[in-house]
Amino acid sequence: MNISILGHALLGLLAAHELTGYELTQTFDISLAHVWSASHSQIYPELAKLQAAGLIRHTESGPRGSKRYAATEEGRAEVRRWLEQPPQPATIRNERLLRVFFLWMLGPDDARTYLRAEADRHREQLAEYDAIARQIPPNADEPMNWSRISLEAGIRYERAMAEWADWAAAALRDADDR
Amino acid sequence: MNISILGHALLGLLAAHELTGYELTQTFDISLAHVWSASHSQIYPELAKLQAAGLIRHTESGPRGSKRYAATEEGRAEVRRWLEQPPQPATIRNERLLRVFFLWMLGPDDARTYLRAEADRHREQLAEYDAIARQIPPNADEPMNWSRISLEAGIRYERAMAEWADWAAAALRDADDR
DNA sequence: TTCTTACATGTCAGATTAGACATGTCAATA
DNA sequence: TATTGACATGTCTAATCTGACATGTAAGAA
Repeated sequence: MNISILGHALLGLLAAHELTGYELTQTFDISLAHVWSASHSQIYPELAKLQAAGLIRHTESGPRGSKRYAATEEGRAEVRRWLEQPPQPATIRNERLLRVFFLWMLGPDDARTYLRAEADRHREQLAEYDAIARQIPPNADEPMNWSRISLEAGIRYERAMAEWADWAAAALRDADDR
Repeated sequence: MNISILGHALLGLLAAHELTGYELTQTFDISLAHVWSASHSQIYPELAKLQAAGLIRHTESGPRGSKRYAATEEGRAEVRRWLEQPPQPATIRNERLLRVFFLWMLGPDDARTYLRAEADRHREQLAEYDAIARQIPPNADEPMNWSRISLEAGIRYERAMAEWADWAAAALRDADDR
């Protein structure tokens, strides 16, 4: 019985609060959207697997057939085990950056347009993250503080990428002038 | 017939140079490793699909049964079409950052250890990118210049993430002191 | 009362992907 | 001459993942 990354994510969320499958789905759509994506069609079967493995347990049933789950002690131990072992080399898939390798196939004007659009997209995301950061109270609970720390990574990422895209567009203009 | 991102990547590479499946595999392992990953078991069937669609053509056969391919004019047009349309929202999967959401489950010392290891990993990657950047000649050809621009994104990303991890470890120490 | 919308859980088919399995060639070294 | 390692292309199975399909509930508005 080996647990996927999604399984560990569910376990980690259920270690902080008791949640339903629906609430977990929302968490992936909102808080975790910029680090891991999962749809309800993956989440429900994974919850069944985790329950069968004794890592989570069904605590209460609510309206509309909703089922609330909590991590068991074994489930928490599994998360800690995951956090303590070094991360495996991950497969990287960044379409937006991949495209940049092939921008030489467009004319300089179209390439610059692409880079400027990239800069804008990164700045928009940065603005969204900033807005979320401002909503987090200073004396939040432990899990919330760690979301703030993760969010800071997103903020710095978007800022760095917006600056990179600006730099690249400028570098292209300079090369074009010469 | 719709072309996957991998298909577009192969098309883009074959628009710059004629390459064999083996050479394409190496390109994904080395130059493209930090933006898109693909193994030979994906690449060979995808080449067959692209050839069937008339987007690449087989140019010459070499030793050991190697087959060299080039992008056709339709193939190049397909890459441009891809570059000109806005990127679809991508599914993000960042295990290393996902883990940070759950570091509250470790003690402060272990959490700090994780963040320091992250900072080290990012600095190691940064050093590798810097070494590659130093090897790129100043007057390289167009595709090479665009690899340099993409590489710069990697450099800035690793630098930003290393600084973030340092910041997070320090923030944790301060919180711990109080 | 009817309608709409959000809530809530599930399954299924098809595509993508990773990793193993399979086979054979060529060059250099021992 | 035998062996090793890099070169080179392919297939197959199992796991993961996306998007569609399916079904029903509860609350609030019209």
